[in-house]
Amino acid sequence: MLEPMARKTGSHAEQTGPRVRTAALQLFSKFGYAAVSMRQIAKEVGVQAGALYTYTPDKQALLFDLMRAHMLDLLDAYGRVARKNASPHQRLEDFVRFHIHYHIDRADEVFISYMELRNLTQDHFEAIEAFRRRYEAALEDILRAGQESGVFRVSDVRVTSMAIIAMLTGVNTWFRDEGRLSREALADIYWDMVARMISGVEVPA
Amino acid sequence: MLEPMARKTGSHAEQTGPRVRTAALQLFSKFGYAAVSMRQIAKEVGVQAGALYTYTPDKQALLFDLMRAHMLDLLDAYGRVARKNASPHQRLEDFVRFHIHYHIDRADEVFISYMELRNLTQDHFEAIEAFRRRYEAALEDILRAGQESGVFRVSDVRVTSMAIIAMLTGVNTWFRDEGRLSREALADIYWDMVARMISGVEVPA
DNA sequence: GTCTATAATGGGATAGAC
DNA sequence: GTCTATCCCATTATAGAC
Repeated sequence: MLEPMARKTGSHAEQTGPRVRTAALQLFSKFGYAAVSMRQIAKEVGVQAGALYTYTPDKQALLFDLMRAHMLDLLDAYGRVARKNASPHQRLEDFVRFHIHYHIDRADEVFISYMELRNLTQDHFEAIEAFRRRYEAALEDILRAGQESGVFRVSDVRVTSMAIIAMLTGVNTWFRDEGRLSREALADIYWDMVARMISGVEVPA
Repeated sequence: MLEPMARKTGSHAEQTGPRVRTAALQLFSKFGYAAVSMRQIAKEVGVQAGALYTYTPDKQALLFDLMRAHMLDLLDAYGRVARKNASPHQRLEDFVRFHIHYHIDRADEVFISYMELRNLTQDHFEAIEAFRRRYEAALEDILRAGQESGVFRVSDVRVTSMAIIAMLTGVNTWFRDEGRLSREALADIYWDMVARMISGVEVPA
């Protein structure tokens, strides 16, 4: 160690890269991509604005990387949870519980991935949308399997899958860990609602 | 009419005010509040940027007015549809169909009212949130009435109302009039799902 | 009511020293 | 890898002429 230890400047490559991403994630989520300046991100990280360009070619790439990483993580995490050979009922319950827990823990990433789509360039937008469709398709597969085996009664697989994802993701707008409900109680309630929604039991008019 | 008719400048007070609001609405919805400049709005209206300040004290007030007008319209429109003395089942069906139709027709307003909350000042934010809570409370009242009279079986009124609103509003992200489903077919599907979700019928595990 | 011009500030991104 | 300094351009909002 020939360099002074208390220096304010110097090389911190392995630390600074992730810190830039974390700062951008939090700031974009809180104020919106367009409202956040590179100078703000730099200040949060503790470097000068020019130094950010060591880690990203530009602001747009920073946004895309965050959204892409989120979608890849989501697909990967679900892939490790999904049990393709289980019953449709079990697979759906797994999906519901996975979605709620995964999304609650990643409020910033989820928020950005829904809110900042319009700030992506065309190519980037299409890439993110493709990832999202893969996730939606996973749910549609489960609904179709249940429908075909007669355990679910779903009037429209596509609409039902969009309804389920919207209602589950909506949890992020109001749920707080300090609130009245535990995560487990929350997931139980949502699973009960989803199970009824797709049940084969006839409902009296 | 003493003034020339083809003039580029002059007074158009009654026309320009609404045009400013319409342009702001569309641009904020498409690109986001922070990403839209007063110059862009002015260009869309066909005036110079300075002229906008005849109609709004600043950009923030323009956003707030749009969101406030949307919430007031929503509460007013629902108030005219709601039948307080009908059965909970009927009132819920009315709510579901009203929400879907009303929101599909106002995609820009709905988008802004959900996306731009963070760009409001504290006072403005609280005002909008109060309107939103009134709308949510209307749905909660219906669910509570059905629960108490035994026709609904709802495990948590608050969670169920948030789930229903999220799933209904989610329609706006994907529904297109040129698509596979008519609005009526869409509303039928959603009402079917909601009716099952809150039904008193036991679902087999 | 709208224009032109401008004040005051801040934006993204780059160059070159260290 | 980070800094300082800077380019160039856009921003919101206002002043004063018409």
